[in-house]
Amino acid sequence: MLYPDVMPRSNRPARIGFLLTQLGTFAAEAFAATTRELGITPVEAGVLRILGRRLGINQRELAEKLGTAQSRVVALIDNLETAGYATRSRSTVDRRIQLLELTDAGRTMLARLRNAAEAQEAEITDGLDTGERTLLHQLLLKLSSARGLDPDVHPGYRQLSDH
Amino acid sequence: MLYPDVMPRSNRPARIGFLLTQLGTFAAEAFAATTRELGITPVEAGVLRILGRRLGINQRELAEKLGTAQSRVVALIDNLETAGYATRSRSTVDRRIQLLELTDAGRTMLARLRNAAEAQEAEITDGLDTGERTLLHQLLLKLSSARGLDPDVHPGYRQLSDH
DNA sequence: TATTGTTATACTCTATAACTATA
DNA sequence: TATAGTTATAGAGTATAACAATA
Repeated sequence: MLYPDVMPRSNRPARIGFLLTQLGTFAAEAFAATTRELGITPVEAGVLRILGRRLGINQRELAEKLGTAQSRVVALIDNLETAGYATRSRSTVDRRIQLLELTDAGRTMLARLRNAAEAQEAEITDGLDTGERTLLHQLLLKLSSARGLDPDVHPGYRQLSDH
Repeated sequence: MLYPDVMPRSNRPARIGFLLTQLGTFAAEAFAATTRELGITPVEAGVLRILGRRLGINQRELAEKLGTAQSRVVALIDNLETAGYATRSRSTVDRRIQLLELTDAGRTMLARLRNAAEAQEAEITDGLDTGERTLLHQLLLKLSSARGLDPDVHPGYRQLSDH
């Protein structure tokens, strides 16, 4: 055991789980500030990313990927369509299906988001030197892959209170 | 620049910010599952932790520490009081102030939460060897302290955004 | 009858503002 | 007049269920 009973619990250093939650929230908030400046929400940014990677996805598939209800996807796509970033089009093969695509403006926004997120890396890892950053990156990648987490859609979308 | 334009953006490895958000969500979810089993929410667990460390804190101070409105603290303490984990008592010095304390049951719950969270460390860091865990722990501590994050305040299970 | 998408509705979480009781 | 706490209310976000169109 790392911290024997002799050491008061209140003085024990924060655990890895705690630190990951804390720093994850910090990173998420920083990203949210960025998307806010660009006029969209983090969730919408996530949808744009998925649309950019999976061409011709439909709303049911998107809902499944996000782990959310189809009714929520309706509202999400409504917003992105109104903003001019995405389009719906009925499949000619099966007219129940709405095929989703990015517009040119959507692709531009996606590129902006990626640039902003990349620029934010420095801010988030400020306080670490280059070697430490590389090391941290490798450890987090290892952990993420060991957990089987999907680099395409991350679990920030899942409803925590439902479990 | 780490990833030159030659490399397609879609193939670039996930950034540290993304990984922190992803793993932070995973850790928060695991913790939420634990608190659910114990019959409380992650936010309430966070309040118990603060009450356990700062004796005689009042509601305004707690609101400030949580970064939330005083009105929300009212509801939070209502629940913890009903559950028998915390008590309010008017200060005799200034009768506007409600002094908050843990009950014995509250301290017992706090101990249960700490044990459960400690047991969860292994689950969260599965895939890393002992040396890697120590290294990761140190890097995260350094980052958290560089960000000025409060080691007492767990961000709860707020919805984390996507990167 | 089953599936895709939509609408209607309700519930949870949270913040803002008005209010009370003390100072 | 200012402060600590409370209550009232509203808004955002999300889920469930009923419904429409299509298969």
